[in-house]
Amino acid sequence: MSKSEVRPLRRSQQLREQIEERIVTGVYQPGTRLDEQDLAASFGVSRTPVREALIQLAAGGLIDLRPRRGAIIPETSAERLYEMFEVMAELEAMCGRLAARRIRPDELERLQAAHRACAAAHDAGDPDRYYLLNEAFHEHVYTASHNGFLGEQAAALHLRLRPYRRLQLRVRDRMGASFQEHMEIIEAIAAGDGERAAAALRAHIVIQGERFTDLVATLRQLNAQDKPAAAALR
Amino acid sequence: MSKSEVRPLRRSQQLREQIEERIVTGVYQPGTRLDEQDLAASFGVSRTPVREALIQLAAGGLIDLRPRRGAIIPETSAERLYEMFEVMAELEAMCGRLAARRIRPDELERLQAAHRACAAAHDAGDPDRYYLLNEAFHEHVYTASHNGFLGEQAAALHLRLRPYRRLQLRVRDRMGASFQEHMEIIEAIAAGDGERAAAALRAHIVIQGERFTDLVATLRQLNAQDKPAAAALR
DNA sequence: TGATGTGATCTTGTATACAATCTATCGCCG
DNA sequence: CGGCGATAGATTGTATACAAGATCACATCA
Repeated sequence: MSKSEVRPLRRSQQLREQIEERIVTGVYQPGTRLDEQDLAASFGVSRTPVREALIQLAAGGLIDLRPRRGAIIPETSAERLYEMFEVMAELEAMCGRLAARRIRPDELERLQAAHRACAAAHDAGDPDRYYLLNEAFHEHVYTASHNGFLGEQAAALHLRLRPYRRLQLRVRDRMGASFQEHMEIIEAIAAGDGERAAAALRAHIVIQGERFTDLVATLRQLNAQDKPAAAALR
Repeated sequence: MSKSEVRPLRRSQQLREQIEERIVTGVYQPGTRLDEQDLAASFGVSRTPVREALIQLAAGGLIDLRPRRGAIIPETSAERLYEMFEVMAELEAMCGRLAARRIRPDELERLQAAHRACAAAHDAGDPDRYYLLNEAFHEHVYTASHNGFLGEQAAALHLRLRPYRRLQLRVRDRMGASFQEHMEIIEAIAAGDGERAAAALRAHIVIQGERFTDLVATLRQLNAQDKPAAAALR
């Protein structure tokens, strides 16, 4: 929203980010058809940059762009969701394995600082704040892997799973459990134990039977009460 | 090139594929600036679909699209290349691990058929044909993982690494070694041994010290004799 | 002689106009 | 009364026009 455009970022880039945000936060629901003209009008630009933004989103898999049929937000099936989490778990595990071997002292320091920040949010019982700081924690692990490409891929998928990840905090005492798991992850990385770090991060991603079922159940609950899902996600 | 357009594929989609092909096969060299007007003229369309194609390529990381500076093909550093292969190895390993547990009899049959086809090309000493069939072999492994999302990610990265993978066959008796490795992969998958399949696939990707150094060396050799690289890659 | 500033030209980014195709409504026929 | 087809409206895809910024060359000055 800040109009301080010191660096003239490409218009379609900004648009992509804004539309992305609305999809990821659930303002635009799955199944919604995004009308180019409406978007153009609502953002005060012509259709051209809107189209370019949509193409970028389609390339990232966030929307489904079928020829002559327009852009629709795909309804992510439970199966598809499971697949994505399965990959996410492995990418995180890989980051952890590499980080345990490659992390620098200053990076470890920053990771621990991020963990302490999470601790504060946890103690304060503030899930929203915890959610935010959790993102930072994971970002630090990605960086510590010292594989830039891997970090980008992990961050991209992380973003795409954001709505579901957030949802997950609604499950009873997920925050506490998550915090415990972070502890284990840090310890493994600090100890330079790659396999243990990988295992800890893999376990940290919600794909194991119960947790994933919880997630899907919560999702169905939200969908059942048709529209409020957007508000609930925000 | 076939004009049998029964299904009206989007124009920018076709363009993306064609430009992608030229990048991946080395017709357009790293460092090249892709001029929108030139591309439009050479494909006989206006700048609009060309731009849309470029945006897609940029989203996939195949080109670098900087605001007001145009599209340039990034010079992939050895470090970056190593990072990408490191991720590729892990994705392949994951496919193998899952495939060992989930492959169906008919899929295993097809995988073995693909392997036999590779054998024929190997015996005939035809690296070009082997290269092509090798792609099919890996595609079968992706499918057998029964994780559609993973399969897509793996295929996308596979495509992006295509030029280098191809280059690698120039190394002495790489084809023979590759073939041996396929054998081991198939055996592990058929035996349902996920960890062994994962290890075999991880080892199959050229990132280990010597092989990777060979690759980079070959690359430098080609770059040294400036332009012929394109021809050599094709 | 080299560096810096200014202007011309070229390229990208955005808007608008037009063409092609898809959807939906209405009417017709069984 | 229901199903099918044609036409009108709307929406996407492509082309073109115009605006804004970047590059490069040239000239001027130290």
